Amino acid sequence: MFAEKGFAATRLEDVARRADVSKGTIYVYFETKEALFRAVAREALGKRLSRAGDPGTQFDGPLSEVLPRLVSRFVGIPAETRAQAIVRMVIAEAHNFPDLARIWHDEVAMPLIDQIAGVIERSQDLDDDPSRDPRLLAFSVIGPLVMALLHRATFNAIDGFVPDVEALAAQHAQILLGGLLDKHKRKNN
Amino acid sequence: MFAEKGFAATRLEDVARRADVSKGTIYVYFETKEALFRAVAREALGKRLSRAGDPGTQFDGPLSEVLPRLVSRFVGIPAETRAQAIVRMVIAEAHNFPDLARIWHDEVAMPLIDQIAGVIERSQDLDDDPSRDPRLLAFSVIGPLVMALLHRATFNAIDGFVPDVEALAAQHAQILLGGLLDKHKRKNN
Amino acid sequence: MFAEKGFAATRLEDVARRADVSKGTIYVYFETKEALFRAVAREALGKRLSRAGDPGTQFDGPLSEVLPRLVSRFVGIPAETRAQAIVRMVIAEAHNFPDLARIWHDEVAMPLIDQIAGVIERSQDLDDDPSRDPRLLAFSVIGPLVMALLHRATFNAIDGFVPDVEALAAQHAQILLGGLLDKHKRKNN
Amino acid sequence: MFAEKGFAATRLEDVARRADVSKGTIYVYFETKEALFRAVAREALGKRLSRAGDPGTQFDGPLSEVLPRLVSRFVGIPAETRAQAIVRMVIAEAHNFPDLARIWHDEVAMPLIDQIAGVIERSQDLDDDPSRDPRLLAFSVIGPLVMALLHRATFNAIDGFVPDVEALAAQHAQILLGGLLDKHKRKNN
DNA sequence: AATGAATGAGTGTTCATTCAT
DNA sequence: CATGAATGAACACTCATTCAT
Repeated sequence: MFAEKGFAATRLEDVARRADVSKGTIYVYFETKEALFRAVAREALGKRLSRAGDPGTQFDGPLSEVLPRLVSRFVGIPAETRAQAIVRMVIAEAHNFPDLARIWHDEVAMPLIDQIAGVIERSQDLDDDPSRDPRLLAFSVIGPLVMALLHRATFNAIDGFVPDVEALAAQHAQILLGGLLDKHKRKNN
Repeated sequence: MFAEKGFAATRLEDVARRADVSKGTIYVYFETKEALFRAVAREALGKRLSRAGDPGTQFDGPLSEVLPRLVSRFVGIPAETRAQAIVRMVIAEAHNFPDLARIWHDEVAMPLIDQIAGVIERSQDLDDDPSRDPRLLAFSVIGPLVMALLHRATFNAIDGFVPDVEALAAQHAQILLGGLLDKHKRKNN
Repeated sequence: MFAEKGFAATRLEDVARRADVSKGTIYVYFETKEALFRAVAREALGKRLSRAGDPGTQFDGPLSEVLPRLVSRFVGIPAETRAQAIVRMVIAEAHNFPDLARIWHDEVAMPLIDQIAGVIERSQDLDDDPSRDPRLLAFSVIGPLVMALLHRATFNAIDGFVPDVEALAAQHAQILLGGLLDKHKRKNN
Repeated sequence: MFAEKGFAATRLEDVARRADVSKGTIYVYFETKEALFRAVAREALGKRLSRAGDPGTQFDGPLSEVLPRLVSRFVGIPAETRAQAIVRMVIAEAHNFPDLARIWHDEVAMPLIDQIAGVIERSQDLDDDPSRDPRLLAFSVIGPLVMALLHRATFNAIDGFVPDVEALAAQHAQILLGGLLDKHKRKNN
């Protein structure tokens, strides 16, 4: 509910009703509404951690194999509305809860970015252009999918354009491969 | 303030203080807090409209010239914190204010996406791969920049990684160009 | 704890913790918080009864011997913080618990006052001034000591003046003796 | 109401009703219930200050004239229930509000005690017994009247013995005079 | 038009009380 | 008998909203 309506707009009474307990029961387990929110946010986040912090090794290999696998990780996610909502919640409440922003930054966003940057860097068949910032490369890789995810989350309730994330992943991976291997191939030519 | 703290967490008393008027004065001009929010959101959004709805013609030309120009439009934006905050606000409140989502979708998001899709489609030197969805191409083009924008907006308050949007724009445009012109070039080879 | 913090400010959870039982256990023995309070107050009060209701006979004798003994009964009391706190509790809660006020009045306050009044009345060497109310005499006798007791109880927690009750008792008894035997002595002169 | 029912047992809704304002109005003027209580306690106390802190000069003169005047100051007080209730409140809440105890100690209790001690000390016709603590003398002087005041306040609600404070003041002053001037007179004899 | 004092419905929080185990 | 998890009525406190001036 926090993810759906935001922290302030979520009433504990509704939370209690949805949890099928009384309002008082919440306070048996959480000191304040904020404490509950932090716990929820942390837990929701924790479930993401496992995926975001995946050992990069399983992604090592030629870029042409690794890249599609990287982007396709986002394909399954939009199916579960939960993840969309959590990302939205973090974006919405980051300013009001800087410590949560910190955790999300340190334990979700940056690990994900660095993992992708690492995978690409380790990829052997890539021409090493030292001018390229590997972290910005990560933005190039997952940015479109993140944007699509947020597009869905934002316009969920209304009738509008719904990007086909699977198609996007395939198409984007292909373009990226072309771009990243571009010079390399031309060199070989 | 709505953009910074969200609708619910923004108190009219604070708004009044910042506007150097009394709380009562707000009600001289706006029926309710929600009416004020809608007005603010619409106006903030309206300022974006002009740019987003730009006639695509000025972007026509060879992709190698047009693409860098498209992505570089995002370079100036993060400088003004306002735009970041507005995007964040829309994402945060879209669920609670579907009509705003509607407006943002119809008058900002889709025009921007379609404009970019159009520019690319009209680009002569692109090999026409009919399997490619032009709208998804737009995601590929601006997704990384949108993601960088949101990264900044979200982790604004904390000390963390700050993507260099200008470098990202340049680098991403180059990669995209490579990818999009890939087959074409090889054909020419 | 009731004596320290008052009825309303005392939480049963704290009582339970201090008694090393669970909150629920209290309700095995007492119907309500009020019932517990009454029981506690009655018992604390009961322990005082024995002394307050002492047969006055043991105090009979010449006033010069009896008076110091009467006031010195208060000397030992302030040592035990409990008694101070109980008096404070009665004063604090008398309004909210009239029945406790009743009991305290009938079984503690008045017996004590009447005992002292009786002792003084029976004292042979006192000139019988019929205009003197014996009960008011009791106030004259123990008032200063009661005040000292309450002074201690009230300003217990802060760093302030602490009356030396023993010195007060001795000094006050001496003054009273002078005053009560005044005419008598002058007569004898 | 705080004086009558204590801090915790006083509901702001009742306070509001008695003040003929809404609950919210209280919060226009006071941050919290505690702030309201402190303000009330301070003000109630402030009204006493003028009397307690009276310049002692007006009481200077022969003890036989000054003493009756000192004790008779308490005669008027019990008539107004307010003062009784305030003293009761202080005794009841001193533990929960140490800072109020501090103020009451510094600005009411001790000034009163020291004033009386000073008056007696300055009194010329008193034999100077250096062994006597002047502050304890103050207890001897006003203790009975304080006790009578509290007796009334405590057993206000029930039907019991009501000390005649006026008679007590007269009688106690007379006894004290006898006791304090005792040796002196005998010397002169 | 602008104010700011007053409002009261709404919400977070407390805590005496219950009861299945 | 003892527990502690659960309760919900009660209460402190907030804040959008009103309105006389």
